[in-house]
Amino acid sequence: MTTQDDWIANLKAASGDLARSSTVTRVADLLRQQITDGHLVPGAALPEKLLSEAANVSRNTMREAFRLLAQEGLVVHEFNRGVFVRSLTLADVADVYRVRRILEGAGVRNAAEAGPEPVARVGAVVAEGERAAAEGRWADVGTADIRFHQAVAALCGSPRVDDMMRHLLAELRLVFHVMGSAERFHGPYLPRNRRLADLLAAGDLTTADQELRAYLYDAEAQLTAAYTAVEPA
Amino acid sequence: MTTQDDWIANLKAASGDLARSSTVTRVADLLRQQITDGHLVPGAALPEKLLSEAANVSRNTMREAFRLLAQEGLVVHEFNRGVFVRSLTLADVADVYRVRRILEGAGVRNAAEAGPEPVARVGAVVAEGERAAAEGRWADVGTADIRFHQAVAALCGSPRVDDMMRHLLAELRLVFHVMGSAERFHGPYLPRNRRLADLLAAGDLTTADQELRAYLYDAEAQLTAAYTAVEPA
DNA sequence: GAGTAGGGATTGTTCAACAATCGGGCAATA
DNA sequence: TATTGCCCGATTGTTGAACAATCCCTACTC
Repeated sequence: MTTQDDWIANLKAASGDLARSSTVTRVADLLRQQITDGHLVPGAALPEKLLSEAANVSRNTMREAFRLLAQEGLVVHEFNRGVFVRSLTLADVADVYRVRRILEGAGVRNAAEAGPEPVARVGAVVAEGERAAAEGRWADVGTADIRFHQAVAALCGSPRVDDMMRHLLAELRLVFHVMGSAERFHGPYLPRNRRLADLLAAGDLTTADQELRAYLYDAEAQLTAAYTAVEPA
Repeated sequence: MTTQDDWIANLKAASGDLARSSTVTRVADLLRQQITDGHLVPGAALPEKLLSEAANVSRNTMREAFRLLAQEGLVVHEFNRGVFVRSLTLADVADVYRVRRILEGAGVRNAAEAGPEPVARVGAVVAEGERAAAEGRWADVGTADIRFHQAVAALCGSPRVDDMMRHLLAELRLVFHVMGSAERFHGPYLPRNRRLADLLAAGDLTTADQELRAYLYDAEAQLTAAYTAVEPA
């Protein structure tokens, strides 16, 4: 019975991907890729006619895709003016880190109630980052760093918090690409990730909470400094 | 020069309201009103043809309005099946309160850094609720209760947190209307709002934090009990 | 009663058209 | 020169119709 249920569960999980067709979704995926990869710089205009013809879809379909991306905060829609790649102000960066301190802090303080598996996941992600660093795969170090913070927030055990973190980190990626070589930015934080994971595994949540706070304040300061150098406004 | 800059600043603030037209926005406002007022029960289907003809707009326009409402979590869009008024599960209710504890708790703990004005706003909203209760305006008591919690979360000083709270409370409104007489639900919490506001004004944030936690757990329990009685699934 | 083939209704997507608006250039004026 | 007013091309906002794809219900078969 368990094996049979597993078949069903697997099918159910796969069916989500199958039914997920929808041209709008696919177009949105394409644009999202272009944006998060940094091929579309913040502030760039996205003319509907040009893009719809390039993607071989109708203008209306492209418009619906725009709505999806606007929902995710990757683009902004200005009435009668068009759609533009989102450009974060310094106030935005400060606010993102403010919310990150709240959500990741809540995750750390909830680590005991969250149980052992989510805590283990945090450690696993750090190990993955260390492995990538040892092998010089700097891009993977960056994604591991992002996944680390997602794993910390996931300690809240809340789907909505997971959603919010995904959005916040997507917004930050907009900033990362403005300053060159995003990889070098994540590297120095690996030891601190390790220390946090160890503190969590040991159950010393008070120290972990303080550590994380300082961590995020430092990261914000560094990012802000690098960002002001490029984006004066 | 300062006065001249003030003129400009005022114009700039007002200009946002002027350009805010857009048929899509207006249609979305209409539907949002119908949903939050409870005229559209959760789970109800929203056929595009019917609604677009009723609102005298094109089907495409109605679709874009749907995307906006889906972004706010008021409706869900199922591929090839249509749009339905969002129906919250018990797990959703639990998660909403989980996040509320995180955000409102962060607000309370941040009250000192937030400064006096946001704290004063919390007290003002409570006073407004008490006035409404004294005059028997129960509907206003409900809205004052909601605004109270928004004011508490606003102590974070974060636009993004404000956004999240607005979304969470909008989701909760979907639940309120399922159980009859939402007014009676908010009334008993007025004294606790008052106590919390006083604790905040006095600067006793530790007690306020504990109080708020217990508060939200109680509210969740009561709402969950009332909700299971109506919505077994 | 369970499974299965219609068939009507709804959604997904496209296309073409027109009104409304924006942005830039150009000329007129002081 | 700087400002104002105006025009024009380009882009967006919105509409209506059309067709394919899909879902859901019903009637039919065994």
